[in-house]
Amino acid sequence: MTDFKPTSDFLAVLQERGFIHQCSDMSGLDALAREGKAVGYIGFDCTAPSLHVGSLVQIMMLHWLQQTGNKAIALMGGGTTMVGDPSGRDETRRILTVEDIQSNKRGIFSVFSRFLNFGDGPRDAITIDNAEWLTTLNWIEMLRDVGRHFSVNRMLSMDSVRMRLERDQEMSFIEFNYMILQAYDFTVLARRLGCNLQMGGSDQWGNIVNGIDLGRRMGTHQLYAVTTPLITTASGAKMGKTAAGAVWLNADQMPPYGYWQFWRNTEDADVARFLKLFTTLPMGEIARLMALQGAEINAAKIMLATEATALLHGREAAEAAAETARKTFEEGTLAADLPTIVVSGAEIAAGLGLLSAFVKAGIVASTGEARRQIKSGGLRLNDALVTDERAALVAGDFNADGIAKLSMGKKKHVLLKRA
RNA sequence: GGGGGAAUGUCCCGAGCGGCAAAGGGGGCGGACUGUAAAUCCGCUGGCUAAGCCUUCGCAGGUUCGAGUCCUGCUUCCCCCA
Repeated sequence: MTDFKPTSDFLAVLQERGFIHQCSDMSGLDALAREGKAVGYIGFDCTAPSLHVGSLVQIMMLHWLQQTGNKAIALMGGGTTMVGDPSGRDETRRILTVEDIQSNKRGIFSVFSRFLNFGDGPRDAITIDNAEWLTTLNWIEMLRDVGRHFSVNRMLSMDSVRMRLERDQEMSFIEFNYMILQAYDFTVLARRLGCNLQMGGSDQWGNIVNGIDLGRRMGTHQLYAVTTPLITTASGAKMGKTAAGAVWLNADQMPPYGYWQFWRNTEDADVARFLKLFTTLPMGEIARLMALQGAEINAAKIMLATEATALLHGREAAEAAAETARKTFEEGTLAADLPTIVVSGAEIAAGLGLLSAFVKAGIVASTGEARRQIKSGGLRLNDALVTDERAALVAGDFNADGIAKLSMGKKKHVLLKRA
C-alpha cells in the first residue's frame, strides 16, 4: 500500500496521515478523486445516542473527502440498525426499538455538521437514512434481484459469520442478512447518487467488498473500498475507553473539558499518529511537533487536545478547556470552567459531611470508596489533603465566590458551588 | 424428544471439603517515581448512620444451628444422541 504514489489530493492526504488500511484499487480510485469525482459514503449504526471517538477516524475520512473536492455522504443506518451487524461481535446484538433508533439517529447526526458542510450544492455533503429504502423492500423481489447474487457458501466463510460458527455461538437469521443489506445499500447509493466509494473500519472490509461484488453483478459502475486501520493506543488498549466509560462525541455526554483531557492524556508513543489522524494541522507543523523530545512532548499533546477539541466543539470551547487545564494544572488556581456541582446553603449549614460531598460531586461512587481513598491519600479539599473522614464542610471551606474545590488524584477536580 | 454440563463479587475471566464478604488474575482507582506520558513498585477494588449492621454466588422453594456449596422445581446457555 505504501508503494503507490497517489496523484489525487484525497488519497495523498489519507496516505500520508495514516488512514489507509486496505483499498480495493488505489489507482482506479485515485483517478476518480483527481477529477473530484469520488462520491464516498460511510455508514453509521444508530445503536447509541452518540458516536464515540472510535468513529472519529471514519468521520475524519469523510471530512477529508469533502475538503479535497469530492462528495461525502453520511449514511445513517436507520434501517440496518434494525437488523444488527454481527461483525466483531461475540453476542447477538440487542434488538432496538424503532423509537430508540430514531432518537439515536438525531443524536448522532448532530455531530456531523461539525465535520462536514451539508447542503444542496454539488460540493456539499449529504446525509441519508437507509431506512428509506430498506424498510419498504419486498421479500420476493429482493430474493430475485439481490439474493440470487449471494452464495451462501461464501457467506458462511466470511469472518463475521465463521467466527461465530466456530465458537458455537448463536447467530440468528436476521443478523446473517446484515451483509446483504449493507451490500445492497452500496448499490442503491451508486444508482441514486452516483456513489462509487465506501469507506469504513477494517472490520467492514468484508461487507464493503461484498457490496462491490454485488454492484458488478447488478451492473452499476465500478465501486471502490477503503478501510482504516483499527486504532488502538500504543499500549494496545482500544481507543476511547476511559475510567468514566466511552469518550462520547456529543457534548451533553462528554463536555469539551473532558474531551480535551482525553486527548491531553495521550501516551507519548501515540501523539504523532493521533495528530495526523485527528487534527487538520498541516503535515509540516506536525513534523515540527513530532521532533519534540521528553517533557516537551507535552506541548504537542496540548496542541493535539486543543485542535481535536476545536474540530468537534469549536475553537472557543477548545481554548477555554485549554485555559482551564492550564490554570488547574500549571498554576494550581481555581478555574471556573471545571465541572461544577451546586449545593444549597441549607445543606451546608446542616453539616454536609465531606464524604457525602465527594459522593455528591460524582468523584467517588460511595462513601465507602471515599473512605478508602482518604486512607490512601487520594482526596483533597482546596488542595489540602483530607485526612479526617468524619470532617464536614464548613463555611470557611468556600472562597469569596462560594466555591470549594474537591479533587481526587491529580486529574479529577470538581467545584462545589454554594447556592 | 433423550442424556450430560454450565451460570460466582452488577467491568471481565475465574477458584471455591456445609462456617464465606468468598482464593487468584485482568481491568480500574489511589500512592511513590515522573512530564497531567509510558514502564516499574506499593495499596485499594459490596453498601451503610461503620469496633457494629445490612445485602451478595441465574430464579423460587427446601434440608441444616449454619447453604455459593446438599435436595426439588424453574429460567437461560452449551455439548452429545435422535
